[in-house]
Amino acid sequence: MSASYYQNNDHFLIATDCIIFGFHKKELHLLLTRRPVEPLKNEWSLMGGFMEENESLTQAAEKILYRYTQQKGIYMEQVGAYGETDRDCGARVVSVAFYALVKMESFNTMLTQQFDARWFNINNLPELVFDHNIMVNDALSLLRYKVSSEPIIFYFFDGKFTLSSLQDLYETIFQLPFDKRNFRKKLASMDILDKLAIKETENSRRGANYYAFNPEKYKSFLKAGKRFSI
Amino acid sequence: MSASYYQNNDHFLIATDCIIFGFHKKELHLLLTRRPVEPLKNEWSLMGGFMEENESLTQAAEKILYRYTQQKGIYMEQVGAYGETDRDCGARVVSVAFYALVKMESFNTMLTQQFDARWFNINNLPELVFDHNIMVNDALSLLRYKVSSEPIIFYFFDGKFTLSSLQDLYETIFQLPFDKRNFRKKLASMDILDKLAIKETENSRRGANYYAFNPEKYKSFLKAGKRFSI
DNA sequence: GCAAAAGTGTTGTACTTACACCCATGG
DNA sequence: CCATGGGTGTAAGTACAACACTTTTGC
Repeated sequence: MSASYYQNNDHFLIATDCIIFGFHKKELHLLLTRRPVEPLKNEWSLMGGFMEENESLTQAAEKILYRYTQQKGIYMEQVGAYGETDRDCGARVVSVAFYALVKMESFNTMLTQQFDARWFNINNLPELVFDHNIMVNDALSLLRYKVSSEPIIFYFFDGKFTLSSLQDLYETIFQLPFDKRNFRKKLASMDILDKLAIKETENSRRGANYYAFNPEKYKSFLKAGKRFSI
Repeated sequence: MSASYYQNNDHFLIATDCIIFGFHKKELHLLLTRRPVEPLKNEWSLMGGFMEENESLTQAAEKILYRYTQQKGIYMEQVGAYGETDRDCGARVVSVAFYALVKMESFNTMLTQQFDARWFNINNLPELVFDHNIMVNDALSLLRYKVSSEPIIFYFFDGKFTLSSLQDLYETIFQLPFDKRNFRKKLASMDILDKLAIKETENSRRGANYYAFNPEKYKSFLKAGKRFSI
């Protein structure tokens, strides 16, 4: 009885596709790969793969992320499920999209070669297979909402950042200029960053102070009833 | 080659579960049903069902909605995909949750009997099967975001509403009191409602004016670069 | 005439925006 | 000494929050 209630129904392939964001040279980038199989072989595509019986959706996405980045503990969030009957012209596949924020500076360039992958400027994306362009747009909308209401922006950096680079990152995500003084005022008012004793000297003669996100300060900030907001 | 790329992978049951919200007597309600099959037979559950080969995720959800409400054109939005391996103790099932806003006043009460369904006050929900309580919480978070940034609140009403009932609805969704004058001022400032020539006289001797959402006015409002916000 | 919900403006406060100059340093 | 990006404060305007009384009418 119970078994037939379940098993008399159709079964489907389930894929996870990852929208991998990185920040480099004042621009937001997306990691894409050439699709290795027919149909649409060699077309640009998100990093994806099929879910297996013994793993959760999240684990399936983490598997993909690890395969293409060799990094663990990457920040990741579900975008949504895509289930049009004809979305994948090779078979009936339901795909669940996730976006991920990776530290592009510490990225292994060997991997991009190995997988025929490439970083694209978000403003200059090629046409992608299936509904992947839609997934990217949805991911970007969600990212915009999240980076302005939660302190996830710091996942783009490897522990330290300058205020100018942080501002550049927000500007490229929103495609809008921010006022430098107002931006710094807002960050200072939240008091969730540590000013480090070191400076970044690559981009200016004077040198820019490095900062780091302080999770303890952020906890106190939340306890005081405040909300992150940029 | 291509066929085996797809078909050598695991296949899964996919369900859609619907979080059906309604508004009645100043309270937000949720339509629940007693699960008709083992395991957990007779426990309270969201309205759900399996996706079939020839339908999209959205269509599968619309099918469920229609089955339990007999209404078409219901406002619906995806909440997300739930894919823990043990989330359904009867089988491996990935479920995609959708929330829906229905006009509870025009609801066919025969249907609730037929499906062993019942409306529950959102503040007094029973324990639900599987991860359905989590889905409800996620749906509520999303609903709160959406009703404050898009004019979807009006889907709770059958074309007309009083400003007091609209305020009551926002208050029950956010579980917060709103200031009556500020609330009305905000709505008036957007100029997206029509004041109807009729009054609601059930809840007061004086009678409260009915209003209706005007999509044309809303279009102009958007064109002027403004954004809905409550 | 009174109870019960509908309807209506003003003022202070907090937040957001706009804006321009000096600083430190490497070359 | 100069070119380059780093760093800083104030004033005006806007949006939000707080608040109390009059109106209508069925009973």
